[in-house]
Amino acid sequence: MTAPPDDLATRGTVDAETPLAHHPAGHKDELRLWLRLLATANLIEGEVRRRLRAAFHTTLPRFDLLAQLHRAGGALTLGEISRRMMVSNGNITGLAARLEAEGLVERRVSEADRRAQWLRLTPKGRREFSRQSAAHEEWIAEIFAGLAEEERAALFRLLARAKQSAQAALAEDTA
Amino acid sequence: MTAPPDDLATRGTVDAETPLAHHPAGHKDELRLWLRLLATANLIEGEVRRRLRAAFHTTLPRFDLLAQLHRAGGALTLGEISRRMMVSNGNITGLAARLEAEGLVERRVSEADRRAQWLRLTPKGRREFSRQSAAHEEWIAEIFAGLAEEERAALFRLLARAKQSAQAALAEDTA
DNA sequence: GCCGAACAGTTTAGGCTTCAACTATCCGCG
DNA sequence: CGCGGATAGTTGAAGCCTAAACTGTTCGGC
Repeated sequence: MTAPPDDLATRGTVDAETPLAHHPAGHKDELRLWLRLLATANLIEGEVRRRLRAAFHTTLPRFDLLAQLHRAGGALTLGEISRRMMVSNGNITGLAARLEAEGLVERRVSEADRRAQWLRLTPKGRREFSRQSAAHEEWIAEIFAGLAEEERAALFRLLARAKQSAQAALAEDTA
Repeated sequence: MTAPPDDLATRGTVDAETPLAHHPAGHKDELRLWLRLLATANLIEGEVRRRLRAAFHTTLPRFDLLAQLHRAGGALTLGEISRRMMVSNGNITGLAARLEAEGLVERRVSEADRRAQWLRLTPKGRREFSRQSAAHEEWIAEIFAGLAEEERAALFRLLARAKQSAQAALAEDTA
């Protein structure tokens, strides 16, 4: 357990010489907020992954992809799916391949644009997703059952604000 | 395996004054809340990953492990790190190996318990983490800059409630 | 003293994810 | 027409992550 406390580089990194900033040492709150947001999301996500695996031998990305097709109500191109899931292109290639191998989705090359491929649920895929989706909704409800409705509403609203704030920072970064 | 479908409405959350916009077992609100929580966390996490890579050629898990060692102020065993980071054991094996190969951490077999290994920052590791940590804190502050202080406080509190609720659901699941 | 349970860490197999380089196709414009 | 830039998707390398099986060590009880 014992180790010499270092104190070489650890102190004096930030708060030593900030020239008249508004909050000289004031970014710790944001950090704690972020760590808690991350921990909460990871906790829930991990549990959902475990249950998807235990109950249906599937994974969250697979479930997500089926959900996108279900929500779209028809076929989507791989590119459109990757945009909606906010993941890379190459990611969808492998994911779609696995789902196709399981017989849950079908692929067809677009006739209008021979670069593109349409993906859609098979009947089996629809059945599977239907079962998974119902269970998933129950799990989520269970996980958030400890919050009162007004707490959930407030959290929902604040998350929108946080997302908005983050997107602003992202845009600024790219600019 | 699935819980009885009731019991949520009986907690006095929904039935008080639902403006009949939903089905009897309408868990859609919780689902939307979860999707937004996940999207927000993923958005920010992705941006942090990109910046860590661009600015320091490193990754979030590496940074996290260094942060754990820094926060502990000394050496930690691999098992203790895996508990604090809430990831699996085998995960830390590889992560620690990569950080050791980069000269950022040092390993030593415990003398008291020859199964265990102590991990601690090297001087180089301390220097690196110090630089990364300062930038990281700035990024997070920037990302949450769009929220007023009272919004951040409210969000912080509600996330604690959500985490608590999720943990209760988890515990019930294992029981 | 010994045995079995618990524990620390490693390994393996499989999956997810990104980035970057690549192929094939499309489309606008000269 | 034909060329060059954009676009759709694939591939490969690298890393992250888990669950499960495994090795070696410790420790409590008999």
